[in-house]
Amino acid sequence: MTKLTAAGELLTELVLEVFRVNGLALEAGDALTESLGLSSARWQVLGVVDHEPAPVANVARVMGLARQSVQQTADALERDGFIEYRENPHHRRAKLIALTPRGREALRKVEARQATWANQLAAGMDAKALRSAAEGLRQVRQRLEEDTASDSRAGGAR
Amino acid sequence: MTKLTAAGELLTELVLEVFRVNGLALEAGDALTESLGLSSARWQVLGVVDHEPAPVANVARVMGLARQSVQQTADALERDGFIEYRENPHHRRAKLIALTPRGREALRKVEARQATWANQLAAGMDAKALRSAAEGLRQVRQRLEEDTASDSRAGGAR
DNA sequence: GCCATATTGACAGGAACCTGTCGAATTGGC
DNA sequence: GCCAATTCGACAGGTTCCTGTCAATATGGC
Repeated sequence: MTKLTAAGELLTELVLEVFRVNGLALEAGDALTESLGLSSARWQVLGVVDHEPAPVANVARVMGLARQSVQQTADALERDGFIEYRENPHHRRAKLIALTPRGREALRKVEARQATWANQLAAGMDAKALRSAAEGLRQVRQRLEEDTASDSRAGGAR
Repeated sequence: MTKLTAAGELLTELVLEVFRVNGLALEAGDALTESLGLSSARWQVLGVVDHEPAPVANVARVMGLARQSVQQTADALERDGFIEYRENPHHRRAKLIALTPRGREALRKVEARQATWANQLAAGMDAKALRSAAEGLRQVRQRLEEDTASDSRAGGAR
């Protein structure tokens, strides 16, 4: 029977903590966006195309999601008038996601709310703890990214 | 326009990092469990009832999920023979989720794989960084839990 | 013991992610 | 310039989460 080493135990605990914080943060994001007709997922898409319009596939790569997941979210955003699809000079088929005035306004409001929320929450916290937590997570993420990359090269964990 | 303070900026970055690691960890969990007919969600349910059988609603509270999410997962686990519903001496309606021999065997195999995975991944990492990351996340989680608790008392962010 | 209240599983339906497959458009080797 | 390989959006279908509603069951005040 394979047993966890001390370091393995630490990593396992860290991942469980990540799951809990992820759930709570998503919940907070949905609460922040709900009354504007958005959600955490929609907000993220708007944020990516704020700087400049981009096709669905590009947004998906930036977000680390499947192309089709972003496609669905973007189609919903278009139906609700937050974005529009523009002609792409470099690609006839891959239209660009661009914010409408309504989308831009909603994004600005969400960002203001998020700033208030983050400032309040962070006010009572130790800056050093926040910094080192982010640093540790970056380390974990790099290892995970190498890991999944080598998996896909080798054909998975079967 | 509300702007992010330095601490707010740190918290925001940390949360974004949590999202990325969460996605990668879920992916790794699914890869670990897939060939056994499980998934990250199913694994978690089996893990909770391993120590002792419990009704769906209890499992949901422990996992921080909605009752009905666990209900669906548990029903699927029963269909596939990993768990069975047992009579509950304390409650006629709330039957107990209990591992079948097949479920117990699958859980043991997943845990062995997870140990190998975590040990390998943690081997190259700084133990102090892992510890302080977990500690920082615990701090964030506590603040988030207070926050959502006060939200529900006050009636949300509308 | 009785009855309002809370909790439970069943059922219905929606959101956000996934995968696989398809034809159209683009790109790169030659 | 041609043609194979890649990338793109459309479409179909599945999983895991959510919410809301209902009837059955417990629970607690009195």
